[in-house]
Amino acid sequence: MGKITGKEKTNELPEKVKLLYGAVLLLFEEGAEISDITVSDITRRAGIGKGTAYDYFDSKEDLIACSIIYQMQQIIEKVTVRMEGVESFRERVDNMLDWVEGGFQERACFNRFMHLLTDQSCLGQRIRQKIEVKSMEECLPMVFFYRLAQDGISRGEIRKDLPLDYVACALYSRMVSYMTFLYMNSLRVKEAASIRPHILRGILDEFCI
Amino acid sequence: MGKITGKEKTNELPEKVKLLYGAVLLLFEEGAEISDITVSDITRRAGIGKGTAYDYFDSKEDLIACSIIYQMQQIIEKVTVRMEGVESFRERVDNMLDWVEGGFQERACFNRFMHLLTDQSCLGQRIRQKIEVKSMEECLPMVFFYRLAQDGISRGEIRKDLPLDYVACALYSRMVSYMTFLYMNSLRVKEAASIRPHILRGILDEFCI
Amino acid sequence: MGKITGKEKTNELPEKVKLLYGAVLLLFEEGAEISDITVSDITRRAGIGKGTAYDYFDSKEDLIACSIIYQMQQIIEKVTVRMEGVESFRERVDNMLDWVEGGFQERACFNRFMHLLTDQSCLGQRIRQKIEVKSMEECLPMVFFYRLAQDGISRGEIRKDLPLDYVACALYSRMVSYMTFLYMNSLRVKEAASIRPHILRGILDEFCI
Amino acid sequence: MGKITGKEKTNELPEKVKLLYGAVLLLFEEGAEISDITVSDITRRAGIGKGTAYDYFDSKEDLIACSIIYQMQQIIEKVTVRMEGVESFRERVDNMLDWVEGGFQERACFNRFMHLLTDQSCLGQRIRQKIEVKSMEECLPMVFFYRLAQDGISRGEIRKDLPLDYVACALYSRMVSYMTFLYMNSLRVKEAASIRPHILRGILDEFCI
DNA sequence: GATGAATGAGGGTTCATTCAT
DNA sequence: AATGAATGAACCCTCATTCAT
Repeated sequence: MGKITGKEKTNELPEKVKLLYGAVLLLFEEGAEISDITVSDITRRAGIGKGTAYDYFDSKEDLIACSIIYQMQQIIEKVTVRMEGVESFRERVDNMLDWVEGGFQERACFNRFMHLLTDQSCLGQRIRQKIEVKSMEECLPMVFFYRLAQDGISRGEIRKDLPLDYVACALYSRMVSYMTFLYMNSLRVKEAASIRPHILRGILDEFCI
Repeated sequence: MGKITGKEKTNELPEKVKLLYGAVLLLFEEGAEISDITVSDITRRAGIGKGTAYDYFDSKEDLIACSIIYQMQQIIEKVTVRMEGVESFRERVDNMLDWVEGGFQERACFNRFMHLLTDQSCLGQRIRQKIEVKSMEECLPMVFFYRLAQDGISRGEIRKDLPLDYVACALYSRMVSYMTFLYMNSLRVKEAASIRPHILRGILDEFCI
Repeated sequence: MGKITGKEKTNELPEKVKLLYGAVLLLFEEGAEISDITVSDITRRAGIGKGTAYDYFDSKEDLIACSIIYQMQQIIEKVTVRMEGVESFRERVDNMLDWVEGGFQERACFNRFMHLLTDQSCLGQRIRQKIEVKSMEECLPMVFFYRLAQDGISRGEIRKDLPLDYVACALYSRMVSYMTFLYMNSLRVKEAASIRPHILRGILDEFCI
Repeated sequence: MGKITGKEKTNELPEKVKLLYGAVLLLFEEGAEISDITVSDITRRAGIGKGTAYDYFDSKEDLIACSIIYQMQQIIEKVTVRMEGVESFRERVDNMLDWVEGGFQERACFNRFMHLLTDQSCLGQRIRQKIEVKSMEECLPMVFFYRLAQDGISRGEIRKDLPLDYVACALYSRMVSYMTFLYMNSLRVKEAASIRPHILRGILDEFCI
């Protein structure tokens, strides 16, 4: 049987694979650290046999990598849809910050994904490889920010003298840092949420006409 | 013999502990992922017996946590000294970006530290605990950015209507995002370095008078 | 898969567990000391993988504890059946002394069990706990002696003015001391077997009408 | 330097060796299991360096073996002296039972010694060897019971038709079983102390004229 | 296809013993 | 003589992966 590659559409996913993906997500929610998750953990949550996981994936790394990529695609898609109902750049940024504050579960998955993109783990390499090789940029948050920036520019809301790359990166870094502050407060920031207005204002001041 | 707490000054560190710290740093440089590093790896690099590591540390986690905290303290101290020779806020930010571009080894350590501050691993918890309990904020990069912001404000270079917390956080997030782009290029930013002038300009535009 | 508790009947024991129990008994026969037995020793003798032992037991202590309890249950059961074919109290005691002299292997297990009931080891605690908690008195030799005493009293062979507790304890202590003399001769008793008639006579004189 | 053999008289023992012996006894009192005691435990309690223990003993086993033998000699000597002030056999037995009930610390050491005489451990072998080879029967409890029996016979208090060996063994086994019941009550004997009068009566009935 | 019992390599940790000071 | 830092063999236990059913 052909193995899962991570490129499957939701409706192409076998039932068991969906169960596995759900189990991984559940473990993330519960605060499990990726390197501590075992195959038994996953299959037990999924309610299926351990061997079955190996019918669909070559290794634990593959299973988790595909699971994370799938989740990220879902997240990006969801946020994109959400944005489509919003008109102005300003409101979109505001909406994005709402999302960051709201989705604990998605933040947990997002945070792990961000780490994997810059770590040296076997799993991180696998994920970067999959993204690279299989043109699955859809799972990359940057794609979303490029769209956000592009839209803002074409609608005339964003200054045209800034390179698209920089605007996208800057939006992305603002979001990531806000998310990080929300994620943990050991960084000595008294109240993470109190800096939100400044983040919003900073973005508008720098990029908007 | 008392165990190492992580609060020791460099000249108070036993010879073997220095060797262990050096070995951990070496492994980071070589790209080893933290959760994959074994005690045997470390002591082999350090050229000492495996049991010796346990004479100084209670566990592998303790050893790596202390090692990282030590490295971060060294990095912060080094960058702080480096800043002292520089006058204006603008030049300091520039200088900091130089540092980010220059030090591969330090970036490797810094990146791992950043992940640990927001992950769910046993080691991450240990590190946050150590920082919390033993008032070792000196190892936290945020401390550096608070100083940078404070200095800029008291020298009249930074707008006084922005809260200190926000300025420090914003400087920090700019630095981290630049570092992230340098660290890996899977985010689809063609040339990370090309966005540097924009990062600098963005900082100056937002915060300077 | 549920772990073994030690309460299983013989025919409920999985094949691998029987192999493990057999291996422990074999090691006892070979004179291995309990605290020196390793999990590798046991699984090697059992001819199964090391990890398999942990599929059935939570720890080495659990494995050995269950194994010993099982052996003791078997021994008590065997001796009990043996007694059932014997009529008088006198012949039963004689028969018991025969058994003590005969079974080297069972004596080895019995001796270890007796030590565990009064030592301070982790394994000893585990065994006492298991016996206490799970109403598995069946493995306790005292149970056998209570029955022996009770039967003797109800058949009118034993004096009725002695408390049951004392009779059972006294029978037990006679048996243990004979066993101890047989087990080792460092106590400076020239020929352990030569005292057997006196032990039998002492018992009959004290308890029988 | 010549190593300690275990035959030294108290006044011949080097100061450090006395400290080591005291530390081992202390650990017994605290309920430590012999196989769990480490050399570090002992030397830490003794307040001396770890290497020093190896100046006096060849191995950990030697150290503990000598320590136990020494303690047992002290105990036997002490009980013997105690008996000398008592006239009749009956009172001596009573006195012995008092001693059994009273000395928790000595009972702890005695119990361990009894186990070692019949176990298969490296330490047990060492102890039996030392006793065998170096004619140090003085540490054996049986010696005491031989004396007790002998005295009783020569004073005309004990029946002369019983072999000395049996009387000594019987006295010994009565004492050990009482001690065992006191040591732990998991054997399902409601109140160990309640059987004391029966033990005393049993002894007097069987052996006394 | 699906399962989960079985495996065994590999990791963290302990501790008896040594030896330079 | 006395020390205790250093060592590394050996142990318990985990878990990714396989394969017979």
